[in-house]
Amino acid sequence: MEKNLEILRHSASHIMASAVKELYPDAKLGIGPAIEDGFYYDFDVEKPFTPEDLKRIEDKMKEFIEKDYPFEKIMMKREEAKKFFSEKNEIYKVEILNEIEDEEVSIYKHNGFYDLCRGPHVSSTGEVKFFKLLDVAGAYWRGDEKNKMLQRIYGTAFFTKEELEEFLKKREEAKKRDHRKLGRELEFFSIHPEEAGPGLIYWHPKGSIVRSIIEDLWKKAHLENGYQLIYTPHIAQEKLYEISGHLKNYSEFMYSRMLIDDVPYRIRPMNCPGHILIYKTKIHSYRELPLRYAELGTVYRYEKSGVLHGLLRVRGFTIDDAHIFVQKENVSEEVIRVLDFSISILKAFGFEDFKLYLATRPEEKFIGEIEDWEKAENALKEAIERAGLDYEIDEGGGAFYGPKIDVKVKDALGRLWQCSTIQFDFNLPERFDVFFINKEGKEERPYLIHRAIFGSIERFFGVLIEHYKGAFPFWLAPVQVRVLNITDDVLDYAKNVYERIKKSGIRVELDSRNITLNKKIRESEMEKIPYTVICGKKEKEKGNVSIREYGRGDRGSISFDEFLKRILQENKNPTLTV
RNA sequence: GCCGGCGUAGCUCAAUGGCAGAGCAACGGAUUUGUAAUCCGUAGGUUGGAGGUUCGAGUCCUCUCGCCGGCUCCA
Repeated sequence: MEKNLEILRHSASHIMASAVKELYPDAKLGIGPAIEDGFYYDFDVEKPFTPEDLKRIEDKMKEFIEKDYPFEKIMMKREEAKKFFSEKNEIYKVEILNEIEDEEVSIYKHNGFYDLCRGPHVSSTGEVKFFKLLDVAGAYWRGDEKNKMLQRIYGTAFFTKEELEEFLKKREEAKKRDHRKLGRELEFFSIHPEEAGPGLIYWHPKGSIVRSIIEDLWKKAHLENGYQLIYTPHIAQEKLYEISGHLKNYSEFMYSRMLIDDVPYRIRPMNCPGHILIYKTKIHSYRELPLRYAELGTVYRYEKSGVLHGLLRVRGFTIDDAHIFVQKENVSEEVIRVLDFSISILKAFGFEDFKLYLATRPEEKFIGEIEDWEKAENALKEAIERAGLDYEIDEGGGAFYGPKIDVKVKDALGRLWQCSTIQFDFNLPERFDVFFINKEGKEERPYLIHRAIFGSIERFFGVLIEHYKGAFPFWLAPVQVRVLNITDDVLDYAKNVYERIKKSGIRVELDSRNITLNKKIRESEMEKIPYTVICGKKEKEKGNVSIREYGRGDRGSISFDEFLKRILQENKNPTLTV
């Protein structure tokens, strides 16, 4: 974010806090920073704020802005500041002060409102002209669920009215793209929380056809890139997860045991142990490495009810998984290869921008030696750097068995979505005693790379829906062409056109209902079908079809053969760069 | 899981504590139409679920399930 905008928003958060203190004097202050889309301030209040309160606070803010109070910076000795905020009963400010090491701290003041703050601020409240309070939400003090929950008010501020309006418009736009709404309207999928359980996806025919196109492309790309496809079962005896360490380190996400012939089984939360079992069925030579097993593996994980979200966060999902057994000295090279492969596939689906994150060892809940972790983290880092990609460090964000690289894609609205993940693992090979025979004829331990490109098919589909607003490119669209007849007189011709398109392998539908042309067009357009083909008397006479392209309206009349040639050309899958 | 908001027909939404309604969709009929909604009719509901208050509950209270916005977490 631009520095000045950050200052403006931070100032807005102070004005909001002062308004809250005026209206609710007992509210204790938490923190109130500027964030990417605006700002927030946390308050400890007896009663949570209501939307009506928000309006009152906003009005009070406007009043303060009108009065144009100057912001003043006051320097205070830390101990003095502690005393100052203790007397005001601002316990959270005191807590922050206890952790500040500087001898002197700055405090910003306007209209009798004092806040511990590094600053800087705009010179007076009157500079914050275009703002809006957006939402109230609970938020744990310091983001820790063990702490008290405070009430957070979100808002945003801009320098101009136009920018504010554009921001609000973009929010509306995002709502229209919501994959949950589009998923229902376009009959892609449904969720049946009451009857079947929350977080479980039912793929309807329209969604399923898109999924199968995605999966077909994925399979073909993997076979061409040195992977072997496998299938493994969805349940396994508990002892498999004892060996893998999931039971110890991942049980909070695993569903409870079921007994089969008195033997405890679990439904799988990950696919890795199964892949390792296949690897271990024979002795492998270093010549076979890197050995790459890929599976569209469906897993089930317990996710807390409050985090479930459409297709993006679910309880049962299919990972486009692969496990690569690789010699230590080839790890970096293999990671680069995987990164290139991932990005090439994501690009095929129309994503251009990516952001990489290197996630390091978690504070608690990790297995293996710290030294190995550091080595692995360096190997991943080297791979990213050698591939020439920008990245950020996600401190403590690794899986329990190793560090990872996450790839997020940027969608049409500039939002980031987590897709690919490349995870480094030196623990499972140890636990399962995985080895290969090296050049010297000795047993050697390989490293294991877990990786997914889409992440989960469900999530990726959700991201695709939002990216394309449900209007998929021709090759991905569930229905690619809809043929409309204008009257029953030309139904035979329309049927003929439909049959010939269908025979060529294009996904086509015929709308022969006896309703107005306008109505048929409207429906075809609302279903976001790429081509609507209209057959009337004029077309029949010439062997033509009239074409409507989704979102572009009437594109005129061309011969059927020409149209067929065109859509067959357009139907080819995008080519991969790897 | 936590905080707040919300659950009425397939969808979008009405209904002061007093007869559960509309539009779209569905179904039936008329209409044979040239680039985004033809007209008429029919049917559709234990108001998420269970208790309670009341002469009377969609509306008020309690519990519960679920959804939405956040927090925490995450493929």
